[in-house]
Amino acid sequence: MHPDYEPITGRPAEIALAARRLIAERGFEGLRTRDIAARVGINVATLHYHVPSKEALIELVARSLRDDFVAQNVTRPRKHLPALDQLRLEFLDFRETLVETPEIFIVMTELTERARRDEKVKAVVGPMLAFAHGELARILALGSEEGTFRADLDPEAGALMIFGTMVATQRSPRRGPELFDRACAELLRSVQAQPPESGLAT
Amino acid sequence: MHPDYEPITGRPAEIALAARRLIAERGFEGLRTRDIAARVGINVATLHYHVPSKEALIELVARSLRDDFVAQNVTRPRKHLPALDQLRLEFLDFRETLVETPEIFIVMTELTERARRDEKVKAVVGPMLAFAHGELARILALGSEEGTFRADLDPEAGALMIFGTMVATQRSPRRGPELFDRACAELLRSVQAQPPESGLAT
DNA sequence: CGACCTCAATCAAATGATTGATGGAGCGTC
DNA sequence: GACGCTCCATCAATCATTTGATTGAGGTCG
Repeated sequence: MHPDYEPITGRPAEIALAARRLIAERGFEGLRTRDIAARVGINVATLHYHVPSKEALIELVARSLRDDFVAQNVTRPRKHLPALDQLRLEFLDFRETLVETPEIFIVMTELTERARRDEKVKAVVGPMLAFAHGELARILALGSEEGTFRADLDPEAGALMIFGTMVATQRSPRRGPELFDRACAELLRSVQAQPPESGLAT
Repeated sequence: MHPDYEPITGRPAEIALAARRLIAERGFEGLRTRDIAARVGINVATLHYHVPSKEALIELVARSLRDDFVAQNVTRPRKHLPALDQLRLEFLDFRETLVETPEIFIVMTELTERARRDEKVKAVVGPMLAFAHGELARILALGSEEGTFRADLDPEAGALMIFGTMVATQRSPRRGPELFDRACAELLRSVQAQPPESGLAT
């Protein structure tokens, strides 16, 4: 039914990895089949043996990225945790990927742009984004129920806000873990319900 | 000193406009000098007469975008308004550009990506982003001072949050004015200080 | 042998850029 | 006004490379 649901292995996986790095370095604009083959250490013809066309190659990259995405989202027995903790864990996940494999975000951004004009890519990228977005919305809705987060929080809009902020920290000229942490802290303050009366200031 | 500070006019302006539309449609990846020339209605050689190389062309596009950006940011006698009103006006500006010339955002995104690898583009795009970011931070800081916005608001992080959210509404699969408005409403709730005690709920 | 994988060589199309020539507007001189 | 001159803008034709893809000939391992 969905043959593309099996994880990518072997040569195709090597090709996808090399392609991802090249995309991160030069964007789709500068992506050349020859360069990919060279980086894998194989002949161009061999590359075409495994991946019929450049279009298919880009789809392969998208699926390879999805593999990573799925891998990170399987082992997470956290739905029973309080919303605040779940949100913090989301931030941690993001932060980890951010410092360990920043290439993933660059490629993801490029793919998201490309999805605008490429249906095949959209079919792979769209559900990923929708899932991430949905998870955030779910956490926010849960937090509102708990009373931890604001009661007037719009889960959908809030999810968009969180996601957008995470991406923006990436794109910012002064990006880096420090800025990311400040943004996360600000997000937490933004969604949390204020403590009834802590101490009266001013 | 800075010859590129004069606004673009004449043929170069026509070329930049055509290029922008093509970039919005196909991205840098699919940008061809021939196509641009054809859309302007001139010969490829004529295009190269006005713009020496493709690299210079992309820089031209960046400067053309900056012209628009500057044009929108000159006539704004609003620094005396309350922070909340200023922020609302920022949202309105964004919304207007969003519905009237959505192409601008697509091209801006592409350029921001490209700025990562192209110093010339970065030199044009960087200051624009910094300015927009700075304006938002200024408004947030003002609002905190006024007491309209939260006292614990981090202006830098908040600006990033607002900017990121605006961009995210663009990229979202269900993008559109309706989602944008919801996001803006959520942002306002996020930064505003809560009214001391409205009426006790629950 | 046959399935799977690899490569050197080559192709055809696409693509950024150049060349050499043409027409016209402005301008001073006769 | 006519002539010659220069600059600007334009174009048809062409070039040199790049680039995605193919071909046909192995090679390895069970």
